[in-house]
Amino acid sequence: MANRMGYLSCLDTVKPVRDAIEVINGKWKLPIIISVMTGNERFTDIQESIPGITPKVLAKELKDLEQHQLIKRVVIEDYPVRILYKPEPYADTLTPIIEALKGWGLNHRRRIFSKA
Amino acid sequence: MANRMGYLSCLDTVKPVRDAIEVINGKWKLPIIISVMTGNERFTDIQESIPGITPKVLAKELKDLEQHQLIKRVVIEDYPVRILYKPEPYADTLTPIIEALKGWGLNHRRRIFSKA
DNA sequence: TATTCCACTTTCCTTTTGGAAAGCACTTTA
DNA sequence: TAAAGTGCTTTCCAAAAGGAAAGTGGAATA
Repeated sequence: MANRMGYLSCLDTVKPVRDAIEVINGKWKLPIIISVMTGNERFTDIQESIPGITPKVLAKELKDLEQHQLIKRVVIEDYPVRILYKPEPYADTLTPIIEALKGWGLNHRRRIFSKA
Repeated sequence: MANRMGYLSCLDTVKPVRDAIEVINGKWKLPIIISVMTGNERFTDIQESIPGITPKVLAKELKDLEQHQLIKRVVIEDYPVRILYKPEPYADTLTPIIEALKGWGLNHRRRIFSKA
């Protein structure tokens, strides 16, 4: 028997959107990328620029982002050793997503307050 | 003593982005919105249009999306009763986000395959 | 010498998310 | 009459995400 297949296929959009979500999932990845792209380079600075993030979460997310080649961890052999996080060029490709989310978030907040 | 405040503030961007993420968080919300906006109206059709989603998760996410006024649940008093999910106009405002994610996801997949 | 800074790690715990499977009340279809 | 469809809910459970707090080892600072 053939499939029912009564539904409309939306896989052309759903699949790539899911691929993107897999990379930038969670509460923290985009905030971290934004912070690093803004110019924060050191662990403590990144941490302090993002309210509420704990060092454990930050360390884990930084590793994830490095694996996806969105940031790189640079070790400066000095006394003492310094560690810097820099955005990779690939991180720039996320700018349209970040801008779209920022615009939507600003509008959403206005919408919520105008109701209340 | 004054704060260290050595970091660069990125809150102007981080805060609205976080507001947006809070609404569309998780693996499923955007796929469901895409499916409903494509024209899938019935529970089973939405479920079948999104590979891997279970009825439990779909039911819960539909409720969340209804609360955020992104979709509405319409009860048609027929014999038998039919239930339809329709996009609210507010869902349209997510289109730029969806398009940005779709474009990035397509490019990301090409990038991954060209390396391998 | 004591404190602070830096970049984390470790432990413990709670919450959230997700998945598999079954069930249910009803209706339609074969 | 039996099977299948509809729109879910329920139960059980595993994995992932997230948070609080403390610790660590070296180096710089007061």
